[in-house]
Amino acid sequence: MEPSKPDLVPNPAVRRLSLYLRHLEVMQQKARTTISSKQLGVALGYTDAQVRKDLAYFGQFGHPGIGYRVDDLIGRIRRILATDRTWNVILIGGGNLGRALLSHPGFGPKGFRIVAVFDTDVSKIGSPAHGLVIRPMASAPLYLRENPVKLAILAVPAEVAQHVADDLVAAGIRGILNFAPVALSVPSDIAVNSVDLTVQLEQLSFLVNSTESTRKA
Amino acid sequence: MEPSKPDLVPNPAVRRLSLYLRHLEVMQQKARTTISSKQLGVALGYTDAQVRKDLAYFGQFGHPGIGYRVDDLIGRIRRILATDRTWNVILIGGGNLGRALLSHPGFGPKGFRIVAVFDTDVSKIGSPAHGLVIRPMASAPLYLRENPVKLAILAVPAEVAQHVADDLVAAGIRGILNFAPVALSVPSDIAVNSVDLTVQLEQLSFLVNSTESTRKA
DNA sequence: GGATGTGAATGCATTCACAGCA
DNA sequence: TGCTGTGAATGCATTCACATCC
Repeated sequence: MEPSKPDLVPNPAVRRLSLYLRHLEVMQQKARTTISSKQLGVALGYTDAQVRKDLAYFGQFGHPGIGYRVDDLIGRIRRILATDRTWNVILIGGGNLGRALLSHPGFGPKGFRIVAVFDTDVSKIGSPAHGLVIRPMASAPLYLRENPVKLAILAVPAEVAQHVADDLVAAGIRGILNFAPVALSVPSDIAVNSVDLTVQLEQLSFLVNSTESTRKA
Repeated sequence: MEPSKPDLVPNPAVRRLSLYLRHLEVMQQKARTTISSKQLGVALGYTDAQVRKDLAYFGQFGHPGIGYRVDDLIGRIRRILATDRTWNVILIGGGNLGRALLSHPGFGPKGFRIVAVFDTDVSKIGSPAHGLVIRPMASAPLYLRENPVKLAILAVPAEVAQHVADDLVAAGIRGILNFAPVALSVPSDIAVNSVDLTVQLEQLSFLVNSTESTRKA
């Protein structure tokens, strides 16, 4: 049995784990060997208690009086996030965004490898894209039967996103990173993470507008 | 004085407002005239009480027995999010991601217009990019003095992101959408929204891995 | 009947504060 | 002394439940 699968982990804690890992990797690059919860917190804008509690959900990784050993903590968090292995990922959508994601340099070092690209738009089929060739969406189920992949990135227009998601789930995909501006409906055991770029900008416009108004007061 | 600037709005509520708006715009397209908090909630995966409370933070927009008038609510939320006007945006970074964002069709209809592109990489300067020409980052302060713009999208490597952010803030930028995998440090009256693509995938790998393990049990 | 708006109650997440260890 | 790990306390966000209105 795997060690330490805690009963109840706050969802935000998992998100922060990724950020801790990101900063730890920078510290490792700089040959730092240990780091305290205080230092990690300051670097990312959290309290030291927050950092300790987040980590404590998964085990006892620290050393009183010393802090956390950087190498060790990196390994621990990677195991928790399950990125201590390589995840093959398929990309749906060979448009501008899709191709930008294909050539995104950050995925590889973090353990994610895009192994195939599909598109519903027949005019794109066969085009080369960063070392891969865009395949017809209809061929995805067969591909997934021969090459089991659990993660998919969805970079297609909103109108077809739900339909594509249904097909992916039926073909065995278990997690979807969705860039289409629509709320996908999927079975509860399928993970979905949505990134809507305009929503991000709207949040900023709200915040900037608020501070502007407050300023005059 | 502007009406209804509530004292305390939960941050998550503002995020959901964007999602409500997105769905309302689809409903408007379908010529729906009214919608209830229940229907809106079901479409997005929230409870009806959640929807009503979120909206009630900003005023009384609904009609008992009827629901919310779609056109009206769209206008209200746009005013709240301050997207009832056009926001000019500058883009920093003419790489793959930057150029994909430039050609992103969703921004315009939502009121965001990218008006200039800058890059620190001299080899990119002068290249055409979706109707614009990439300018040297050093020219950004002058540009911003002549064309006041409040929002910036940051699509540069992590190593230069903080430096660029500092320059942008000094030049008057008030909100930053950051795609670099690093926590930006900015004055408290500057809004920052960070999107780290690998963090998104890590969340999925965690979730998928969890459900896989649980399944066998 | 059908829906909103909202105080009260609940449930989560964060922070405090301190015992315990190096 | 310096720092972790953790129960207890606080603070926020969500949900309940109901008075109110069309």
